[in-house]
Amino acid sequence: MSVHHQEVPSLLGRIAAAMSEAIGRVREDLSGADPVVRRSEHADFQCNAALSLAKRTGVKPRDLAADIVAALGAGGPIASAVPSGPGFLNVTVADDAIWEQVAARLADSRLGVGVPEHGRRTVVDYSAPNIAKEMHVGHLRTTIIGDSLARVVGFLGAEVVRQNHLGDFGTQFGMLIQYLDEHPDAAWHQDELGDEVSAVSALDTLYRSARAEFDADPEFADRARARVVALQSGDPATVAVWQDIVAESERSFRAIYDRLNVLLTPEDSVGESFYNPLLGDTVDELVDAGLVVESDGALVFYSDEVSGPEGKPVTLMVRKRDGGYGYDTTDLATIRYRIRDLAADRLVYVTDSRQALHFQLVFEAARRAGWLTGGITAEHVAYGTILGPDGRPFKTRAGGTVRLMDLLDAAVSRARAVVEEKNPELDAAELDRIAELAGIAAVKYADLSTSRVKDYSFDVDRMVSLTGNTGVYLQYAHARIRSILRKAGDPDTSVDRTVPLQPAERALGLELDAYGAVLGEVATTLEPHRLCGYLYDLARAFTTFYENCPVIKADEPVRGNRLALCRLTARTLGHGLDLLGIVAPERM
RNA sequence: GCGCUCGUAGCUCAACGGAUAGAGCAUCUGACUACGGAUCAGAAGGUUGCAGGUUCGAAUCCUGCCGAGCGCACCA
Repeated sequence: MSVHHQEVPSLLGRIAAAMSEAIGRVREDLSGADPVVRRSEHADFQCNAALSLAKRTGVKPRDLAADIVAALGAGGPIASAVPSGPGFLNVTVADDAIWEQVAARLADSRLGVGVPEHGRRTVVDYSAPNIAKEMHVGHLRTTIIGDSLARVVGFLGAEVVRQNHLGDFGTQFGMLIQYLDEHPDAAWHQDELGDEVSAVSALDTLYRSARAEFDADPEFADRARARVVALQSGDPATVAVWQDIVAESERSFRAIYDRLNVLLTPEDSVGESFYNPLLGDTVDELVDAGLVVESDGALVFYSDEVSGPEGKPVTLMVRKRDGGYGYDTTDLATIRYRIRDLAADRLVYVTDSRQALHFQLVFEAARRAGWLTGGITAEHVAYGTILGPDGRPFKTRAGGTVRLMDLLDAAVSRARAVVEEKNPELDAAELDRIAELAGIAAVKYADLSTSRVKDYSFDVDRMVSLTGNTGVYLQYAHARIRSILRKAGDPDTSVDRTVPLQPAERALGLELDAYGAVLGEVATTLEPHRLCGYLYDLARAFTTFYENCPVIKADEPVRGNRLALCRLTARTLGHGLDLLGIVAPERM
């Protein structure tokens, strides 16, 4: 693969620039106005500027549109711009301009996509499982969405700092450590457990036993409390066990992350315990700034912006009456750390929508404390709940929490049945490999492809479907194109720009040209479903092209040009899926 | 009580304030000895929850209702 990179400005962008220039020539005071250029059903693109600007100019939209056309400079990608309807400008692009884009993107290692996020240090907080507990369905969305966003903004040039805010601190660990100390024969290290049971699963079970003993045996409860003190005061033996628990838990998480193809590594883990030594300073600073008051023996921050029941302001609990700190304080220390020490320009928190109010308050406090200032932005990337078939939050039949591993197993198992039915020839190893990739893709894509703020139903049968807007369909589309290219001998394609475009080729070429813009939208809105929608549209545009335009059977130079479209489509699909964290195999 | 989010085809979901609100699934009617049929073409399906307002133009913005979900200090 070439390392050559040259950004390729999109046709839409170039047309918008040309329109802007023309508008400025028509009326100098309008220069800088949004030219409102969009893709169009009636032409390649349309410019709606005449309609939106007519009021300001006092000129009829159709006349203004005509003036803009007259002022358009020569050259550039615009072949024609004709007024239509109440004042739209239908823009058609020259065939050779589209081939030019295809060739340029194909020649570029980044598909011609620029780096609009360049240098923007972006902290992405996602996943955040709890130490010594199994990951469950509640961790799926944050992990998948956060990872995709980290990939997209990173590709667009941002300096991404991934942060896995592990739940690794709290009184429950004292109880667990004491229990382990008194039951040295209990197996919980992965090496002792084999492949069937994970360390977190064993620890989860042991924690439950500890809890039961804590409730039943007052003497054990006392020893457990003493162990909490030992942990917090840094008793070496206790801390060593805690670190061991953390390390084993991270191994278990890693098994999930590997399976999900998630980028998180132990280096990204900055858990609650990390902030513990910073809490005092954080609180002092808030006190000095006069942002907290005493209430019922506790220190609280009152919101200026939000009121709760009976008109009282909503609060953050900065320090509890007993002198301890809760998650409000940790999150305050966290945002302060990320701004001051990590020098973040952009803070992204991927958690479910129920925490919206919490983050609104944390951001407000950070602003009033003078941390969150100037160009630094903080965004809560909220997402809805995963629902079961009954429309209620997804639970097991018994009403328990659904383990993430079980959920993935179920999806892979369904994918395996579907693949096997369609392709009985596959040997077992190949079937396993494909089923794993397809099942994981199905789960991830189902999660990423709908607007994240809405709840969605976990429906395995639909998500592994081979038709429709699914991950498996896109994987298949990619594999099929790769197959065509292999069959053609994977030639080094060269594009002949003088070949006239068929309608399906034109539609595909225009779609391919829009990739970078879509990624930009995802980075701005933090909505991965836009990328999914784009990839699906691209796959459909390809299918139409493939139905109507023979590739291998065509004569040169048409054949070479069509192979170029195939190659660029395969690369764009593969690249887009990769930004979703989905693997696109060569064959399926 | 206050606040946040959502309400679009039978179902699952799209749609930077732009022309006739689009896909898929399901349903119905057709096509082919197949460059990977895991296909394609077509039909049918809508008062975008309701009512006002802003705008040349509203699913989108504003207001008020209706409905659903969620949240509102010492758990995270």
